[in-house]
Amino acid sequence: MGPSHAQDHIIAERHRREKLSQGFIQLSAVIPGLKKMDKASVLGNAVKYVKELQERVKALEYQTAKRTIESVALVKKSKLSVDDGGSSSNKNNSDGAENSFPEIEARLSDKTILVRIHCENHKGVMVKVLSEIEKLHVTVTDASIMSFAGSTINITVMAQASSYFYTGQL
Amino acid sequence: MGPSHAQDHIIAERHRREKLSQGFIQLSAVIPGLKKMDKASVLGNAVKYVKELQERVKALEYQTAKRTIESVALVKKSKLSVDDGGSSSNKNNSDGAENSFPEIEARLSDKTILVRIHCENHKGVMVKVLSEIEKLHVTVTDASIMSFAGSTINITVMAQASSYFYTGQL
DNA sequence: ATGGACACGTGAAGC
DNA sequence: TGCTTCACGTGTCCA
Repeated sequence: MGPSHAQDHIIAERHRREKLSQGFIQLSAVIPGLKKMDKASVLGNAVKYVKELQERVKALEYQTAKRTIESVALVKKSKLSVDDGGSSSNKNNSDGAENSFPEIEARLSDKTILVRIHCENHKGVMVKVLSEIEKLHVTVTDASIMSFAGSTINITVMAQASSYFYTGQL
Repeated sequence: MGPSHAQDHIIAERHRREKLSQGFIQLSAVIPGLKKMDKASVLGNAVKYVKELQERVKALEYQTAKRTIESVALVKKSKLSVDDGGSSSNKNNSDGAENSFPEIEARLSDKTILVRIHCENHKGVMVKVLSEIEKLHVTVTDASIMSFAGSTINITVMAQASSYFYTGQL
């Protein structure tokens, strides 16, 4: 048994070490904010960073999915709006903001509905709004109303949707 | 020099090896679809997987940002109210890894300010918002915060402006 | 036998 | 000064 084999073993092990040393370098290169260049620290921070990325991806995917539904809700908003367009007539209204109300915005995520209404402060608007919302067979979980500039109010309503909201069937 | 130091050295090195061996195990645990459990393969696949996640996050962030802009555009398009002085405040964060824009809407009537913010639900956002508003030397008269879809919150703040808000002079 | 992968003990270098 | 981290050579196991 010549010593050639032993030397080959040494060289092979040297190659292996060099290879995974470069692996550590490449790994530490893709991890941002790396203070310690320790091998153990690199591995630990790599695990932490991968978990963060996975969580972030999951959150972003969830968000994008919900955003799509929200967009649909936003489009549906024009159907709920009393008036749209009409930019030809009221251009020179210095008194302002009389005919543009009510301004309604709806967001939908899963079964949670967020409705924001900015309109004139008339008597019974809150009751009217809540009764309209009740017709949708949703459960109002939170609602706030703020008087703004005396003549207008800002209503924010949070509600939980039932299956009727989607199917229209009781 | 007793042999205790030499033995301690051996033990220490043993601990170190065990530590980073567990590091390899933990790392390989968070990497899906791992065929080879080689140390070198773990490192290589970790690098590849991290790059994939980073690319995916970047794409998703771009998508969400685009969706957000589209949503805001939709809202602005359907909005007929008097819009004056759209202010967008973007603070410079040291981390620089911030994403997805908050949706900020401000209304001003005489000395009454109505601010509505729809953003991600991070810890301390309410405090941040209120501190930022306080810097404007306004008096917050009413504020409501609603958690929506778990990941986002809807903040509505009503405040009274002081002369500093207009003149910048105390 | 042959090559690849691993853990071990050991000497050296950096705070 | 010790404590830590690293690379090295070596023995061993497995396909």
